[in-house]
Amino acid sequence: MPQHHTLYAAFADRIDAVLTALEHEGVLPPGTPRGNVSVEPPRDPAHGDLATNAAMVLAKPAATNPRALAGKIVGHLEKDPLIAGAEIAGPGFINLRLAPGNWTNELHAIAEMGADYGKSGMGEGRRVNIEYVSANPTGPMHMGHCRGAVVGDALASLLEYAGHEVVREYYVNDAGGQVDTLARSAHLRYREALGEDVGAIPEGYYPGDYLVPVGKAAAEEFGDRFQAAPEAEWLPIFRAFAVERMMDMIRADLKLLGIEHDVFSSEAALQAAGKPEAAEAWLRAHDLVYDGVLEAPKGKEPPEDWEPTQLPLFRSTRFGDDQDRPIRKSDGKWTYFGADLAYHMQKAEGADELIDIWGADHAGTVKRIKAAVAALSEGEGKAIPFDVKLVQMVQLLRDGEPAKMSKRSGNFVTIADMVEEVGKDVVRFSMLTRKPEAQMDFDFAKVVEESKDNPVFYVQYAHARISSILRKGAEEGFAPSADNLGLLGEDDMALVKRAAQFPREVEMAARTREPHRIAFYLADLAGDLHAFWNLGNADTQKRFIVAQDAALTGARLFLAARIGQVIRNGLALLGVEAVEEL
RNA sequence: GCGCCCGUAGCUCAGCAGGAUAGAGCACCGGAUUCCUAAUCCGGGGGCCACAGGUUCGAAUCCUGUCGGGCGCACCA
Repeated sequence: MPQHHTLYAAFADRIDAVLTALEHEGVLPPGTPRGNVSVEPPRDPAHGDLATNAAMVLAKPAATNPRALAGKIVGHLEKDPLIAGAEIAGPGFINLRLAPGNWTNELHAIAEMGADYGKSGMGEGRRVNIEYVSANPTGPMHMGHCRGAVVGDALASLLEYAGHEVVREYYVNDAGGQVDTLARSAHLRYREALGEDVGAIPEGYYPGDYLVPVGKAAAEEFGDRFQAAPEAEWLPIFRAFAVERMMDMIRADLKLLGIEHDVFSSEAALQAAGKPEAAEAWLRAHDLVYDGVLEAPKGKEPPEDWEPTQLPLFRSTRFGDDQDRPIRKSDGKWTYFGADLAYHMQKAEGADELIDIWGADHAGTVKRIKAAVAALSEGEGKAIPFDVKLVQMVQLLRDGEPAKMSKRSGNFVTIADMVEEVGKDVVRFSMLTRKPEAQMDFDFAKVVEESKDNPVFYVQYAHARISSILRKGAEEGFAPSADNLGLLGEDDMALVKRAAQFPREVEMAARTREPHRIAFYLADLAGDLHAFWNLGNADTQKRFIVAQDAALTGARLFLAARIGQVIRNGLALLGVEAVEEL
């Protein structure tokens, strides 16, 4: 795996070395903690290429004032040939200007590394299991699933890019009561396919048309064998049959969004393998499961059929939950939580770290599952970092009116509809241009109507322009060349400087697990490209192709190609196409 | 009542492991194209970063509380 010591990390090291030297000189006490020292590009480019707060943070331990300490640090930094200037500003910031060679080197690095530019080793090969989507296999993917799907997928790509070994996993909830409903609904459609008049779909069944083809397929597969048979005879068969069809449909829907999971784990299979029993036995042995009576729900009217029942309860209160949680129902079957607990244990066996992406409507169950993972993994002597990321609800609107999204109603906007109308790239980018923990409105009509203003086109346009200029250059006999990068000026360098931040953005996004940062970064980079492009309107010397200056043109095309590379790398992380033309 | 998330320009949202004068897009106003793709760019107006305290050299960012909005509070999934 390519290891690129990023420009910013390299200078952080150089500053660190200066601090060590100052310790040797007695300016700083030996072993002064440097955790708060930051080295980052300043917000205002007028402040140079890099700024550090080292003098401000370390003034106290050095028993001096920040500006005096800054002077000592600057004294060392000025001797560094890679640093063109170091000055003290404001309360004690040290602003650095980097020698131009740093930037041309970065262009070379992009050229050499290509699609790997921006990759990081920060993950150190740690195995991360990320579970996302996990929609119930009872119908097509609808917009309620979309955000978690896109965010989870982009996060998986991002962590992979940052050096983790990633498994993309989907938990198939094929064991609960809703799957029986699915099976009955499919059986109804099956009878319909055999020519029976079943009338309107009764209450308690899934009414959606998507089950019609399932009924037909069942008719072809089974003939009339189960048409009049008792339910007990066909239910398990129709359950498996329908779930398989639903999963095919869901996989196809996900593929429209460019999403493919590595592993599909079946809840039914998990139960058949006795995993929940094993987990229960272990927890009971450690006094983490006991038989107790569940308290009535607080703060609102208890259900009418509420009565105290003794159930096996997991001691999640020991890990910060509000009450202990049942792992089995009174009929002895597993609760969702009971099975999920075993499922997480299974996932933890093959991973160093777990991430779940859930919809915010499941926020109430986060504590118990975190408690379970903590109990199980700590108990086995290996604490597994476990993160549940909640993506907030998307309020789907149609012309300002809330649109129904319930599978039961059969009236929902599917992902397939959405992708067909606005395209995968718009859907993905829209979901990735806001932080996931904030609610968002998604007006179907508006997105279609305003799609030209969608930032995805802004970024794609920048890439298309670059492709265009490279084509045009080739037509006129110019090729990208690294021979005369010294001819590039300040405006060119502004572009390089932004591009050089890509590896840093990847690391930040990976560390905070926020893929949306990449989307915003790309918009900034595209903006720089467009701005630079327009300089050529007023000043022909600032165009990419300067016909009478082959050396400059070669350098500019080299620059263009590298910016295009960075845009491609970023878009690839988001799962968005980098188009050649718009 | 309790828990989680959110509150930044008229609107949609960035920025938050504390850092310099708080940003972008849309909308509004004014400009730029005989020329590499104007799906672009440049300029302008527009803000008590919900409110009140606290922590410190420094707070939109961290802590506490209040208010407002969303989600959740079955043995459902």
